[in-house]
Amino acid sequence: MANIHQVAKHAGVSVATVSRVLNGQNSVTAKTRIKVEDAIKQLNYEPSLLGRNLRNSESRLLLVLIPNISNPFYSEIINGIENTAIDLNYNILLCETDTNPDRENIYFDLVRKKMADGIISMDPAVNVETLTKLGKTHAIIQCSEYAVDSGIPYVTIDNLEAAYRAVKHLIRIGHTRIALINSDQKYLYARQRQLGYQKALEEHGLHMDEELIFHTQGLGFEYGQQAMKKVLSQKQRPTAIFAVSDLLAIGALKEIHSHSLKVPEDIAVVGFDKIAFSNMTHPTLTTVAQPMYQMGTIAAKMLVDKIQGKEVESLILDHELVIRESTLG
Amino acid sequence: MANIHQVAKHAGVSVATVSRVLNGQNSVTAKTRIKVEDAIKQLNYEPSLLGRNLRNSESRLLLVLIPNISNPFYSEIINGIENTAIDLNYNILLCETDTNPDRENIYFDLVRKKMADGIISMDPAVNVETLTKLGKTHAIIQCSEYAVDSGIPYVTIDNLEAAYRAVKHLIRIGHTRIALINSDQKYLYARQRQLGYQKALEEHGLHMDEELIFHTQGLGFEYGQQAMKKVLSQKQRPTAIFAVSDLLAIGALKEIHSHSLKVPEDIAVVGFDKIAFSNMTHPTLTTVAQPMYQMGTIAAKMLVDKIQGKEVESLILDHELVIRESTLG
DNA sequence: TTATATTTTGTAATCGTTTACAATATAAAT
DNA sequence: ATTTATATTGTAAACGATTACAAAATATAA
Repeated sequence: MANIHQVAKHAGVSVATVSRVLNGQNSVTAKTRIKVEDAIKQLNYEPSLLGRNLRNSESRLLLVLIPNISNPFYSEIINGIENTAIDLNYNILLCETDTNPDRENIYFDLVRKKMADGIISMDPAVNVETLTKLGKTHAIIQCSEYAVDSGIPYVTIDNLEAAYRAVKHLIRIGHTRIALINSDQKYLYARQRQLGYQKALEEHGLHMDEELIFHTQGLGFEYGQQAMKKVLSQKQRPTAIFAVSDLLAIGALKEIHSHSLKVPEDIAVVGFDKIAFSNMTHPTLTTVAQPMYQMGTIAAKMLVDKIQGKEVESLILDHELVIRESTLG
Repeated sequence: MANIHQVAKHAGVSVATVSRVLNGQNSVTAKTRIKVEDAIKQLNYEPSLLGRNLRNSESRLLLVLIPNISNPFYSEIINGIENTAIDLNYNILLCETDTNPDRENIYFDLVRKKMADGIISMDPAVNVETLTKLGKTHAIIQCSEYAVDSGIPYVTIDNLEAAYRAVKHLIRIGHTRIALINSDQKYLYARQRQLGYQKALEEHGLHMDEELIFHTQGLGFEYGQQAMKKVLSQKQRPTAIFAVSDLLAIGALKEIHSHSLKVPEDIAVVGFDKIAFSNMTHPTLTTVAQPMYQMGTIAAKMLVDKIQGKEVESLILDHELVIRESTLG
């Protein structure tokens, strides 16, 4: 493989001139530019990003931290991140933590060691202390889940309000006994959504029954099934379910079906996220739409701004309740 | 940020010695090692991968090329790739082509320009000519979809046999009028699966009705719905569907439901891939399980071998027909 | 103790760029 | 034609590591 020196020699110019041609600087005569371009073509030269990046002290890589790539919620955000990154001439390093602190540390090292210029963290289980410390010296953005006091800018939605509206919808169509399938309260979003649930109940003078609140170990389908099993074993069955993720809701749906109950006739179900699957189930799922793609584009934009030393402001995006078959009638 | 020279000065040794400590070489006295380690700690030094990678002429990055991250089929493969990559001290650059040739070229440039050490291509729409040419000078592995004559090693399953078994299963449980929902024949896997479909029919003396073969523009849910709409508009309705992806099958399922038909009583459905979601539908989906995670680990292993100059052999992995509710009874 | 073998350390080149700054070539002004 | 201003090119020093090879320090043998 040819390097810039060989190109320079072949074209009869200096490396500086080759570099200028490479970077499209205009202080090069048409004649020499052509000489250089010819040499590049003849030698099949490709400039090495390793050399360039070292010299420029940048990697042009954005580290994207997610708990699990199989969760479709993240897929759509990543979509947005990647498209924006490409436009800004960056690429993304995808990093799955699997909620494993060792993994997390490997990835943080990438930015400490200059192999990534910044981080978009979407892992709710991230070690906030480490993240906060790293945020003092490196560009970091939190996306979706965040830690308020970390001083790290974030982009997210108003989880409390979103949950509030979802539950209010259930109340409006006549439900009074509404179960909550929530994940672990150690996550901020879980606490916020639970507060929204409570606010809606209180506002309508409904008693909040602790027996109707279920906590899962995760956001996946199987946890939804498990939780729903418990729900259905209650003496006085609720008539509606609010689950904090679509996958939980879909698991609940499945469990309800297997008890030969009907949705929404016997039990209404509301999910959260509006992942693509939420429209593929039978019945289709009422859910809170998060602007995932947009969240991704904004997070990427914020991160690049941060990398370039600009000030960036945290942002709370709009959500929307999408009413579909699972709460109809 | 400190660099190796400052550490050396602070520790009163040469940069070579610092480097030796960094790389765990044993030719360093315990006393000096401690001096160096202290200096590293005091200066908060982190070795720059930019410098190291340039010197070593490697990036330790694997480029993973997929059409679309939102397809869960790829998520599980990526899982396998990433876990293996980490173990081998590599990281993955995730690249979505969106079946856009410009995108593809941006990504290929990353490897041409040394920012990635190799490629795992999973994009069926990849430009085979470009890939073949690039494969002559760079480490590339094809995963799942492949081009036989590219000379590029691949890991995949026997698509013909898998489709053959799926259709044979439908025949065994009594179906004679079986529709095929296939994607575009320009893809090798689509041709192979269609051959398997034909083989099963022929073997059982069933007439292959061209009217029962439907081609879609993609593998997603909505294409399954569309195709199923056409299927159901036929005068003589088929009693079973074989779709070449789970998402297509799930789209078909949805459309069947919306016509108030029952699966499997009125129409049986078989999908392909065994994505996680295939178990969440109602009814659960009979499907061909591809060993996606394993395919990922193997592809990653092959790629790293290739990067290290070893010979690698293409591999065809086992598949398995998973019979579930959508073909029961 | 001295000569020799072995281990530990240091010097300096190298990986492949970019870019101040200096030097040269060209254009404009007198 | 000479001076001055401007545009183009070249030289060499970074960026931050690794590693032959040389040199120095230590261990072993006589």
